[in-house]
Amino acid sequence: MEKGMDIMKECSHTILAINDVMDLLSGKWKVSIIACLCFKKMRYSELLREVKGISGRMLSRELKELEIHQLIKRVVLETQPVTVEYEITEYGSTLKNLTTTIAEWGFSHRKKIIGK
Amino acid sequence: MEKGMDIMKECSHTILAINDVMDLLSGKWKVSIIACLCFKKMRYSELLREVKGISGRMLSRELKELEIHQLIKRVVLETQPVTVEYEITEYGSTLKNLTTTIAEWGFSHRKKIIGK
DNA sequence: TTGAATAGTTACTTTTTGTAACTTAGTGCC
DNA sequence: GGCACTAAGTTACAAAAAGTAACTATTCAA
Repeated sequence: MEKGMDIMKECSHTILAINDVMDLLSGKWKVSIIACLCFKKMRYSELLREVKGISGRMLSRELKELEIHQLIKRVVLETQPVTVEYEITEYGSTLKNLTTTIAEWGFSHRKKIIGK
Repeated sequence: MEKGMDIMKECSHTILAINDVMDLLSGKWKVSIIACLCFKKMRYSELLREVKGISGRMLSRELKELEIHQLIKRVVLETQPVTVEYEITEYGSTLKNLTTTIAEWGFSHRKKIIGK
């Protein structure tokens, strides 16, 4: 066996795993939405305000995809008028560590760029 | 001050930080490329093989963008014929923890989906 | 001299995002 | 009753990003 064999095998596996995640969280909004819902359940309009820059069109698409993948849950409340709450599922909340890690790098990057 | 104030402030900041990262790592290939180069420096053709599914066009674009953001370095070796090596920069290597976290979630997700 | 590898680029197509206006229903205001 | 506003989306159209596949220039090896 060659020297570089193990590391390249590990690398290939890592890339596969990352690709799986990137497919699930494709697009630049999903991670933000999940991070939001890890804080607390939110309504459509709250998410629209909270996830700065997202449009209604993209928000509703992303929410649908995340729901299909069972990372979030859509709950219709029979209030007058009806309101809709989105909340993270148990499985979705296993992504909390991931979103936190991304956010942390973002914080220190911001400090580095903007100069504290 | 209201109860939800702190959490929503924290949430907003988190979303901002995540958006910064997503802008830098936009597209579904950049994280994989960085993860690869965190293992070892690689040549264009190696990356093409390693990052499964990527096309030459996308690879060269992504590499350019990552270089502009100083996350990777392009090194031309004066071999015959010339070869080009891409390597992670010191700053880029601060993303290692992030790529590892993503890959780890991917591994356990794969286990869950494919059933071990 | 034919073929393969290296490091890309180019032209063209498809998919994804973004923009902005529109929808349907309920509420408060005057 | 009429008007404006919120909620939770949807629709049509335009712009940007990504994918596909073929092509380039150079070099080495059979």
